[in-house]
Order: sequence, then C-alpha cells, then structure tokens
Amino acid sequence: MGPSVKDVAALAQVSVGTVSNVLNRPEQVTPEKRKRVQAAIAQLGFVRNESARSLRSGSSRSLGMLVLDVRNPFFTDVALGAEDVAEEHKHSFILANSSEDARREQAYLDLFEEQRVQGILITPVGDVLQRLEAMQSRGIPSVLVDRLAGSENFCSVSVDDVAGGRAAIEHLIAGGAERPAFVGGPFTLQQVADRHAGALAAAAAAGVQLQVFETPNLKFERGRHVGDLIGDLRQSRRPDAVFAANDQLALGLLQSFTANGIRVPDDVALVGFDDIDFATQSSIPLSSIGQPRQLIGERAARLLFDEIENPHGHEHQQIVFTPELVVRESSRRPG
Amino acid sequence: MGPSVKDVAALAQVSVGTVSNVLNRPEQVTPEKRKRVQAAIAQLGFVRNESARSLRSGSSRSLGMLVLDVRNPFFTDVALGAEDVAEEHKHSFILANSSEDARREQAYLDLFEEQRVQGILITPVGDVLQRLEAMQSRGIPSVLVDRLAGSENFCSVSVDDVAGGRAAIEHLIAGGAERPAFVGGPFTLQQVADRHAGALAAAAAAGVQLQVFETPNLKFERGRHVGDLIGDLRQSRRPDAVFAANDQLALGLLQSFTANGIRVPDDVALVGFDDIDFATQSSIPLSSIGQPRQLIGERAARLLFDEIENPHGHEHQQIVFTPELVVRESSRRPG
DNA sequence: GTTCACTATTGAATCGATTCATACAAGGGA
DNA sequence: TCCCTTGTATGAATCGATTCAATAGTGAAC
Repeated sequence: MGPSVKDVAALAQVSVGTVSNVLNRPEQVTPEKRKRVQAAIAQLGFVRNESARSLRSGSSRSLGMLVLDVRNPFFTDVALGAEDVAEEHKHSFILANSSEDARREQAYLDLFEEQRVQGILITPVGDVLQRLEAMQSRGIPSVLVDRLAGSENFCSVSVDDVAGGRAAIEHLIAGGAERPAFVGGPFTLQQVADRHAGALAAAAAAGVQLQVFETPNLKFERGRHVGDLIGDLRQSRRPDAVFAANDQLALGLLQSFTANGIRVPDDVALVGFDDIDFATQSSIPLSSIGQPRQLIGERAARLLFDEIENPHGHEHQQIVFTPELVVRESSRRPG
Repeated sequence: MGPSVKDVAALAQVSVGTVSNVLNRPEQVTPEKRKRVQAAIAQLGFVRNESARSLRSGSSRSLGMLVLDVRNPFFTDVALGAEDVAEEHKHSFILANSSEDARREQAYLDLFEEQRVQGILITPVGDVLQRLEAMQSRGIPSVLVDRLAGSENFCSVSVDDVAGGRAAIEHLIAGGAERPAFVGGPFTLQQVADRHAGALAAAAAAGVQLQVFETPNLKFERGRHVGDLIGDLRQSRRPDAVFAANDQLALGLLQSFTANGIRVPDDVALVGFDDIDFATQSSIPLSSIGQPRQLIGERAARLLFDEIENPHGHEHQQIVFTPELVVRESSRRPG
C-alpha cells in the first residue's frame, strides 16, 4: 500500500536501519543523513505502520479503559484524567463501554488482549477478577477504578463512600435537621450501601433517627417519585432534610418539591452525591458530595504505568480518596 | 511471549495453515482436526495477535472516532450509536477526544493513520479537510459528523439547524410571544449562526422584531449572566420569550430567572436546543429542540462502512436530519 | 485401471519496522 | 606506524498470522 521504510531508505540512499534510527533515535544519526531521511519521509508521505512496530516489539503502545457507562459524566471525567496521562506517556487510549453488560465486558477484554494493550483500567461489571489475574500473569496488568480491590493482586483507586455519607448527614444535622432521611438503592450496590452506612452512623452519633426510602435504582424518575411520596406526608412526619445517594435522584426530588410548593432549603434541605456539573446548574443549586473525578483517572493511570514500566519492583496500592462536601443553596440555612 | 499459531499447530499436530483456517474459515476444516486445534488453543490459552494479522492484511479491523468534547452528552450519545454499528461489523472502536484543540486533532489523526484504522468519523475542529482528502486517497475514508460537508468528497451527517431555530421561534410566537429574543454565540460557530438565521426568518415571517443577545460561548455561566441582564430590563422592554442556542445557556437563564423571581413560563417562556437529559430534569422542565443523537452516529457509521466495503461503487451522501421540538413546562402556556 | 474432479492440508513466502552483530571510518595515544 | 576507542552505518534475521501454489488423498466415471 503506502510507502514503507524500504522506500524511504531507497529514496534517501541509506539503509533501512538508518531510517529506523531516524525515527527512534535521531540523535545517533549524522545531521546530514537525518535531513535526507526526513526529506524522503515528507516527500513520500510515509506513515509508520504501528502494527509492524508492535508485532516486533511484542506490545502496542496503548492503554485500554473499560467503563460501566460512557453516558455517565462521572466516567467520562475519569477517562479524561486517564487519557491525559496516557498522552504524557505517548500511549494511545482506547475507551470502551461495557454498558453494565458482562458479555460486552468479556468481548472488550478479548479485544484488548488481541490488541496487546499494555495495560487496562477497568470498572468491573461481572466476575472478571480471575480473568484479570490471568491476563496480569501474561503481562497485561490492570487497575480497578471506582472499586476497592478485594484482592491484594491489583491496584485500585476508589472513594470512601462511608465518609461521604457521614459528611452529608453531619452537615444536615449541623444545619438544624431534626428528621433527616436517606434516599437511594438498591443496597446491593456497594456504593449505595456504603453511603447509607455512613449516613446511619452519623445520625446515630447525633442521637437522631434516620428515615430510609429505598429505591430500585438511582435514576431521576425514582427521585421524583420519592419526592411525591414525601410531599404527601403530614408535615409532622415529613423529613426536614434529605440526603440522596446520587445527584440524579436529588434532582428528581428537587423537581418534585418545586412542583409541590415545598421550599428548598427552607422546608426541606437537600444534599446529593457526585457533584455533577448539573448540580451547580439546577434552578436551586444543589449541595453535593464531590469526588475528584479527573484525579481518580489520573492516579489510576499513573499506577498502571508504574506497573507497566517496572513489573517486578511494583507494589500494589489501594488509593482511597475522601470525597468532599460542596455546600450550595439547597442546604444553606440561616441556623 | 504468549503462544503463537506455531505452538498451537505443534500441539495439535497440524500445520500452521490449518490453524489459520480454523480461526478464519472453520467450515473448510475436517471436524476432527478442527476439534484438535480448538482444544490446543484452549489448552495453551492462545490469543490471536491482532498486530500480526493487520500487518499481513494491510489494515486493522477498527474505526476511529474523533469528537470535539467527550464531556458533552451530545457526543457520547452519537458515539454510542456509532459504536453499536462498529460492533455489528466486528470492528473495534477507538474513541478519541480533540477537546476542541486543533493540535490534538492532528495528533489523533496521526495516530489513526499509524494504526491503519479502516475509517474515521470526525467532528472537525481545525482546518483538516485537505488532510482528510489525502487520507481518503490513501484508502482511509472519513465521514463528517454534525457538520455538513462543504465539499462533495465526503459523506456527512448533520442536523438542519436553520429549521430548528425556525421551529423554536414559531412555537414561541404561537404561544403568544410578542417580544421574542435569541440568546447565543459566537456567530462564527456555524451551528449558532444557523439557529439564529432560522429564528430571524421565523420572526420576520410573523412580522415580529427579534431581540438578540450575543454571547462569547455557549456555557451555563453566560446564560446566567444574560438572564441577569434581562431581569434588569424594564418590564416593557423585557422579552416575553427566549430561545437559547443550547440547553446549557437555557439552564443558566432559568436559574437566573428563578433567583430573580421571574416566572417561567408565565413571565418569560423558554426554549433550548439539544434536548439533553437534564432538560427534562431541571426544576421546571425545559422545552428544547431535540436531535436524534444515537441515530446520527449510527447513520454516519453505516455510511462509513459502505465506503469501506465498496470504495469504488460508493457515492457520497449528505444526510441532514430535521430536529424536533419537544414542548415541556418552560414554554407551555394557556394560550 | 486410468483419468478427472474435488476437497483437505501443507509450508514457504509475505507484510513492515526494529534489532543487533558486524563493518567501517576517523581520530588519539603510544 | 600500529592499536584502540568512539561514533555511524549496514542489512539479514525477526516478530506472528495469513495466503496461495502445490500436493496428497478420495471417490466417481468410464
């Protein structure tokens, strides 16, 4: 097809070895020949064939990242952070989307293996740890993202959801809440269970009862639904503060409250989780527990490169970020 | 490193050619040998080396997609649609992000060339059409996404922004607006210019004056800023309906109006553009002009595969979708 | 029994960049 | 002058899957 190193070599009247040197170790080549080769490359429109390079070297200069859901801004932000690091290391970055489907997850892992990626960043869906260990032993390491590695065999970067839940409820109680509530589910999701556990602990420490509204998922509609339920409660039994397990839910609650004339934060204070962009942008800006999303991706990628570049000296680490409360209108109270 | 076809062939006691046949044309191999080879593959944990395959065949089974901004839900949705089609064709899908930076765009095109992707889906930032034509002539076709191909040399899939702008203003006027306004900018962005042109045409057709508030970008903060300006106007000069060039701006306007006690839609009706998820989810659900995002990606990918599979018979097409108005609370009026 | 048609299998050649042992040249020191 | 070092350049061998011309094997037809 296109021109190859041979063609370049012929035109520049040097050997293929010299062309390769110009491409990879230009300082080892006489300026004069270097110029000749570069001129030939430009003239022919030569583009290095990455397949040939990686066939010879045994691995492609690329990272694979497999996320649960590209439509979720959390993951795109994490990916952005990781991509920057990959670029620093002159690696290409393949972003794939398992859509929370274990079959797709397997298919993409197959693909990554065939492509001989140098390493993988993954938010696991199915039961893939064994497979990841096998791949690791074949020289393809991985780092778990947004999930604490149960095993000692991986690095992971995650967030302390218990601390986040605790901070939310402490903040609401400090603002005067006497009947706080938690909204979220299902509790089979580790994140939800942890956030709930933190909330419960904070309430208990303050000697306050925590109402719980369990939801089947974390979507907007569920939030609106629970908001309607709360709106129907007698004033005396109605929570005066709500911590929602994520911002989508919180926005649903907010929409319902607004529609039903329940004032936020005066009647009900509200805190979400994730601090997505739209938390700032809702008509009443939403307080939320923020996670350092880009930083999560960045640290994960750095850990991965550490393992890639130094497979034996490398020690697995579990990085756990503590999320931070961002206070906005929805929970700001005079008291 | 890992086992190769040779190792598999040795273990299964067949030739490498037969192993290759099992992998690529299993029906041409005797069931007995096929089983032996498959057993050997399983036993050795053989994984096909994609680099070797594509070196031999001259191209990798993959598509590249280069978007303006992965953080924008519009593009992730388009990407999702395209990815599905790529998966159908058993191609892998490399999603890259130019972040509206012409230098990054060039770098990723370099990468795609080196990887010998079979085709490219791109939302161009800089002045890349010439380069894309050159790549096309070297056998790597591309399809322009969200941008009408100026030249006849490409397929493109885009949206009729003029029609969208027209629909927005027609709807507002039909709802009783007498002093409609357009908010958006910069007009150097084709999309913005088109939406504005449509709005202007509709207003003229109805014999109504259109106020214009030009903004330096399409971000939330700008919307809030213009919202504050509008709030400061005397009642008699204040627009009674606003069409914002995208939903981010519209949400900014909405937040400002809410904060300043301007009722939506009673005092000011509001329509955005893009119909992002959060349009439904704001406290007052936002009317918006919706684009078939996944479908855009899907059609673009199909055009690309048509050109890949049939480079000579292929005829370039410009697909233009007409966007649709979705009416919600923010512009619903008794009249 | 010979020829023809057809299928299943083989293995050397191939893709293109990189590597590395080897060769060569130029200069410095003795 | 000879030897050694240092700096460059060379090109055959290599990575692993695929291809394809050649060959072996099978059975049908005459």
